Amino acid sequence: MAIRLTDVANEAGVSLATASRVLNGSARKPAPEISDKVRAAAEKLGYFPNAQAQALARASTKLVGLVVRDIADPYFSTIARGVQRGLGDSGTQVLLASTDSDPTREIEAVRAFMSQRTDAIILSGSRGMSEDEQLLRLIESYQENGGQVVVIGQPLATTGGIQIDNAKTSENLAGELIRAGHRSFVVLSGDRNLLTSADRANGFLTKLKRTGLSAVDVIHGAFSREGAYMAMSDFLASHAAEISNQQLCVFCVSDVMALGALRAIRERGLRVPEDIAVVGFDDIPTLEDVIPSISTAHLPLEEIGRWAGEMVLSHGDARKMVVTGTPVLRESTEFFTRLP
Amino acid sequence: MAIRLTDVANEAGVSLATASRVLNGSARKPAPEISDKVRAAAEKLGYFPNAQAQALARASTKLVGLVVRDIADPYFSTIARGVQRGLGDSGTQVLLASTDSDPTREIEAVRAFMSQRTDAIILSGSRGMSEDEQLLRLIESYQENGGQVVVIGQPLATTGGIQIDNAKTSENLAGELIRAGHRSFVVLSGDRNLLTSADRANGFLTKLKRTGLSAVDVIHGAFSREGAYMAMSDFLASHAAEISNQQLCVFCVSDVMALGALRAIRERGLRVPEDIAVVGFDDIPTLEDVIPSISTAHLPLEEIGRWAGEMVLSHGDARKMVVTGTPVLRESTEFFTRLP
DNA sequence: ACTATCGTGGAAAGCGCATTCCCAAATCTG
DNA sequence: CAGATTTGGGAATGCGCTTTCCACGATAGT
Repeated sequence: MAIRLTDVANEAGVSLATASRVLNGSARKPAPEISDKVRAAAEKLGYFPNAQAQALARASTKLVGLVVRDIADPYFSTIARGVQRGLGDSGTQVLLASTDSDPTREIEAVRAFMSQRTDAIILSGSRGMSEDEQLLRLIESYQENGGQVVVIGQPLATTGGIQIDNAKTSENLAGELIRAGHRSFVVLSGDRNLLTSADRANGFLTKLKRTGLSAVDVIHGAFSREGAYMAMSDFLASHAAEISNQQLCVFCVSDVMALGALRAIRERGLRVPEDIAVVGFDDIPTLEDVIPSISTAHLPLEEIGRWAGEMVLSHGDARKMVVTGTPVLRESTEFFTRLP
Repeated sequence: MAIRLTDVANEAGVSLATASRVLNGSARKPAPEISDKVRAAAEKLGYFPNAQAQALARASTKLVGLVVRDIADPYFSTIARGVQRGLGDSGTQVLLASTDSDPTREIEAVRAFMSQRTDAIILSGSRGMSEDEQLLRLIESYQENGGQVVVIGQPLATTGGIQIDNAKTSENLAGELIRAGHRSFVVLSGDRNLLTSADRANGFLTKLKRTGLSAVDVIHGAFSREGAYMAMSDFLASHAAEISNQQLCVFCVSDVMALGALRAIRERGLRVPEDIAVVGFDDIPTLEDVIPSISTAHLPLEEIGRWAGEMVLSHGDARKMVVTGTPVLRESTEFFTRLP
């Protein structure tokens, strides 16, 4: 059906081997005269190398798998863009998989990527991991077969990646908030078994404790806008007293959750930050358009993705790097003293 | 290196053919007893079919290419999520390419997908197209070789896809705004050669003309948040008079642009909608978190993506469908009469 | 009872390409 | 100028798998 290299070789009157050498970066360069003939034939026939066949003959696919929790989430889509940028014009293609936070689907995605023999897998939206024996084994066997694994978040023992120091970042963030005057905190955390979520919440609490404070409450919701909205609504409904007494500061373990919480707060007729302050985590681009501007811990999301992409290209040195977020206090946490 | 089907066959004491028949959906089902033996061997060895080899031997890759302008743009990332949902658990993998609005990169992406022998290509962020001879030819040759093309936006003559009736949607939107009381409009359009942008702007203007109105001004900026921000800033600086005389209504050809415009307006110290009203187009999820709520034309973005995915699966009937957006007036276009 | 049919597993032929190996011609060396 | 060496094209092999095509034994038909 499609034009094969053989066809091109015939058309050019050379052998298959020569055609291959001309059209694909081989070490051996045929004579210019012959090369031109081959290239002309390829052009004329509209030849496209069959990537599958090439992958089979060589032993590399120029494919990298990217698994995220939800590609429509700005956090992940920004990282995804970074990955693409990092891969640049290396000719490497990105295979995308969304897991919807479902561990099963995550495993399926990795299996699929292993089947595709991707040169690397970038794991971005992973959960606890350390617990997930099955995934761990899968990854090990992938690595044994020469696959590279880059984890964004909490790199595994055996993998390289970009570690985000969630705990420390949260501590710093808490520190800044305290310095700004806040004393009454509520932590809005995500799923308990999501390591990212837990680390952020714990880091925050650690700092509070170390300063002699403690959280008014720690509440849990799904690690999503909706989850936060519901959790926050519940909280507001049952804690009217605390809220009218003091300016509470709600730390949400992600910006997306902060936005959900914000909505709940507004629906309740409360003002941010006058009645209740809100902080997020990640600094997703979406925040640019939200009023009041949301305080958060800035993570260089796109860069992180780019680094991951570059790591994949520099095949081999599976370095680890650590990123610590930067607290950014904006309008949503302006401190107001309550009159007694 | 990796376990091959041959290894599994040996381990199970059967032939390669039998192993293949057991492990991959063949028409012929070997005896249960033998099947179990093979499956056990595969499990024991940790066998993964080599997708490249399979693709070569069969003539299908179970791969679909998705090309978008920018995966970090909520418009595209929402569609991308839809596509994944539409593909469901069909085992089809998505190959992602971002073009950054560069026609060259778009062509490269399509070439890459052709090389990968993707079963289908979903073109989402395309531009004029009709003009781009090169892309057009590429696509035709892809189709001749059995590739399926689904275009989101403005389907080509030869392709199926989901057409978004931008013009009509804009007309309806303009109608609603007029009904709400607005009379002074400014159209903030994107790149002139972007069909989507032009259609939306023209549809809007058509409706105005048909109602006996005309736009105060039509301005152009890059089809992005930044582009709109700059264009709007310029406009505000040079049209102070018009603005203080009446409540202008700025129609932006996309929500993303509307957000950029909104920022420019706010930086100028103007209020929305009291001083100036703003309308977008698309109804991206981001709008949920913006205050004031932004009026727009709602497009079922995720559904559109899902339909595209489903079209790919139902290989063959390259249907076309037409989607017309629904005007949604929210706070950003509340009408205020100016005292004389 | 003997042939026609079916069901099953195995051998072998590709799928499209990269690459090793071989050989002829060209270039170099002294 | 003869022999040693390099250069460059072509034939052939194999990557891992699917899929005819065969051969063989079992079953059915008359």
